[in-house]
Amino acid sequence: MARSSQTEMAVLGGLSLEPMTAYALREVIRDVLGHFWSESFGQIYPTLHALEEAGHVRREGGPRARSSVYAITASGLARLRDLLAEPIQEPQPRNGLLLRLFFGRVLGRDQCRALLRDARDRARDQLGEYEGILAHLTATEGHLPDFPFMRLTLLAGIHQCRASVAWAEECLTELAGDDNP
Amino acid sequence: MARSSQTEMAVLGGLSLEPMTAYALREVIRDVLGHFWSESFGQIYPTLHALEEAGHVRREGGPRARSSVYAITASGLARLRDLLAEPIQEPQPRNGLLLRLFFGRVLGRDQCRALLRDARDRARDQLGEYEGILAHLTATEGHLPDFPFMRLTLLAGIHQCRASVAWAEECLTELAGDDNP
DNA sequence: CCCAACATGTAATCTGTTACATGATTGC
DNA sequence: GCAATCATGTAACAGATTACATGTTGGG
Repeated sequence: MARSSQTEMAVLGGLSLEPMTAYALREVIRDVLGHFWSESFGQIYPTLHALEEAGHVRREGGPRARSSVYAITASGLARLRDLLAEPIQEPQPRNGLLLRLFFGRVLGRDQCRALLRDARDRARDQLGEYEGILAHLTATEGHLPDFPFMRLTLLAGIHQCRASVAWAEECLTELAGDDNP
Repeated sequence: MARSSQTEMAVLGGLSLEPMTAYALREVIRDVLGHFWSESFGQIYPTLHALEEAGHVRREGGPRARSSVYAITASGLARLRDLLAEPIQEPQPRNGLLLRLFFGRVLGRDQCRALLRDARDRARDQLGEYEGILAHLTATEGHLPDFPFMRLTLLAGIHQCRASVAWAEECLTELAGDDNP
């Protein structure tokens, strides 16, 4: 039915927050889930059509209206519960930074250090961003029933960023010295 | 030429460690790079053929031998250096655990706690594994020129695992209480 | 009136995985 | 002799991205 149960999960999940248009759903997935999830544009529309056909979402405003709002149905909520309970599919790891560092002898110490400094700086920036979002969300939406769960995902980002910074610092200390000593 | 420059990088990188057969290369990618990189079987052979045609690897033992050992050439090493210096392609994030937790209100607190305990335990196991590999590698290959760089990737795993454990613990503390309070 | 943002969709393509297919070597 | 491992490859498929294609609405 839907392209993949993964996309289905994200789409139904988004609509479980509140009914919205396909366009708004895409923005929610990009802007709200974006730190740990992504769906490409071309997946969302076909998945919504499939979900509508299966009765898991209801299209409000009719097909001839300029924009249609999708809402999750009772069967859609049940489907979402099933999907969320499915075993987690870990994506194959593909960490370009670690691949480059692993072959650091070929790349050279200087370039490795540059990569590490860059990674550290980006992690630091991201950390600030997460902390800002967390503060903002706590102030504006701290009362919502979904908030405690959204908070967990932000905490994850914060912990991972702190670890990245600490790791990069440690590596930079260890990697001191010349390319050709 | 090669399926993707990413695969090319991993293949040339593997051969930069030492010449080996395609089969051995696959095992190195799976067992040594496995914690941060993956290549599927079906990519390695075509990429090797393309690299051979381009003169970046040399096939030793001839095409009619039962098994052929591939070695990286001077142009291959140059190509690897170029690839390693290319900007890092970050994969689209797809963290199934965080997606499930984000929709934790639908999934239920109990199941969220189960997911977190599981994640914590797996991170702990992995941490032990990384520490074991690091100790072993330090003892047996600590003198190799590639060792300091390999070490960095293990340190990354160790830091990330510790962060995951701490995060999961924090979440479990926060997520105490009943599903329907 | 024009531009940015809203809105919906399709088709081609790329990338990567899995399943299939085959055969040699080596230790038990 | 037989099973496991070493070894090499291809083809079909699945999943996802990108580019294309089109039209509306609202503000400056």
